[in-house]
Amino acid sequence: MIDRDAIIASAEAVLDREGFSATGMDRLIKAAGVSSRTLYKHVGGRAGLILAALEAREERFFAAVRSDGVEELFRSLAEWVETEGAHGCFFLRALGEAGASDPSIAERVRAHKEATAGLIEACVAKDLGREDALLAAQILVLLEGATHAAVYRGASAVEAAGEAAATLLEAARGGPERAGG
Amino acid sequence: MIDRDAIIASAEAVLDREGFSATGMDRLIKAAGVSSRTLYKHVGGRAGLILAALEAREERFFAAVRSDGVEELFRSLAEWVETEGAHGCFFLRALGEAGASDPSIAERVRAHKEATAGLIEACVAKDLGREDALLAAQILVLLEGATHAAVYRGASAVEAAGEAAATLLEAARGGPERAGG
DNA sequence: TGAAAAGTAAAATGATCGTTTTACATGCGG
DNA sequence: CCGCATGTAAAACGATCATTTTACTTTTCA
Repeated sequence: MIDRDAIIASAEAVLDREGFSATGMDRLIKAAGVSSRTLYKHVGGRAGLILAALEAREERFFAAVRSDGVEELFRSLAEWVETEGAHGCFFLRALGEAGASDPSIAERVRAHKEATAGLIEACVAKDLGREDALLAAQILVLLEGATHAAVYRGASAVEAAGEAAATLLEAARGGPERAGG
Repeated sequence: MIDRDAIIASAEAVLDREGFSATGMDRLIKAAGVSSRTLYKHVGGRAGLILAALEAREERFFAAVRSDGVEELFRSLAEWVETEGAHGCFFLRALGEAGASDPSIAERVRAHKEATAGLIEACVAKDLGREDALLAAQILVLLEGATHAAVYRGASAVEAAGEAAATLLEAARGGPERAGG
């Protein structure tokens, strides 16, 4: 009995490394190590495989990053980048390369970005002892920037993002004196 | 006499709006409003057209953003996003969708990211009265993050990035007391 | 004015790609 | 041990796509 999850996991890896539109079915079939007949029987087709790969990535990513603080979040992201490499946000790439023709992909991406925003809000709340939507929005930009700057600057971009986040956090702690009272 | 620049400008717009791999030659030909024969005579082929579109974007982008300060930079970026929309970095998308098979595209992208880093260093130096490579690296992450978060959060992501940059700048001004100094 | 240059429309070409089908092998439960 | 689930290998199919070519018209300018 062939493992559907293994097919999907290999697709997730290849799509991330080589891109969505650049990767044909024959490449995904070869990577899965099964016949085309079997792969189509298990995932339906290209659209189903991509959607399943997005779901697999969602699970794997949220299992890998920590949500118990902003510093911890960026440290775990740096580790992710070092082991997985950086090719830009898997979900935004899916949206741009395959999401135009497939609304269910667009919906997956939207859900991922919403979940990510929630993760960051939780980290900020943990560190600050209160919610801070504006700071969370800024740190979301840092996370998104780290993900994409890491494509050409590697893990050091994630480190820079983590340091920036620490500075913003410090300012938010000591700094209602800066604006508005 | 048909304007080569007009062909390229229309390609830049369509590729940005609809993506590289999702956009076929017939779409680019229709957008240019010329015959396929004429377009091929002017730009050589798909690879030449994409490369020319990248060059056009480089020129247009650096003409649109200000380099006389970090706040000015993010304000002009917000205006860009409001008039042009946000689809992620045009260059990183080109790299992911067309750069694997074309080294000259990869080189263009590298040059763009280098120029962007220089732009940010200049803004930081102007505001700070001195160079600060670490701060510039953090603001680069903010710029990259603004570009990509704007895909799903619009111009407000750029505003958040600008505010974060201002906080980092303030900390860098008042803050050698924070570490090491 | 007349010929070369430059343009259009549309068919043809050849390659690639997602998907299906054909023909056959294997292993497992009743 | 029969029969069906499940698998492989590979050909076939139809669609799409980049590019070229054919046939013809318009523009330009010496």
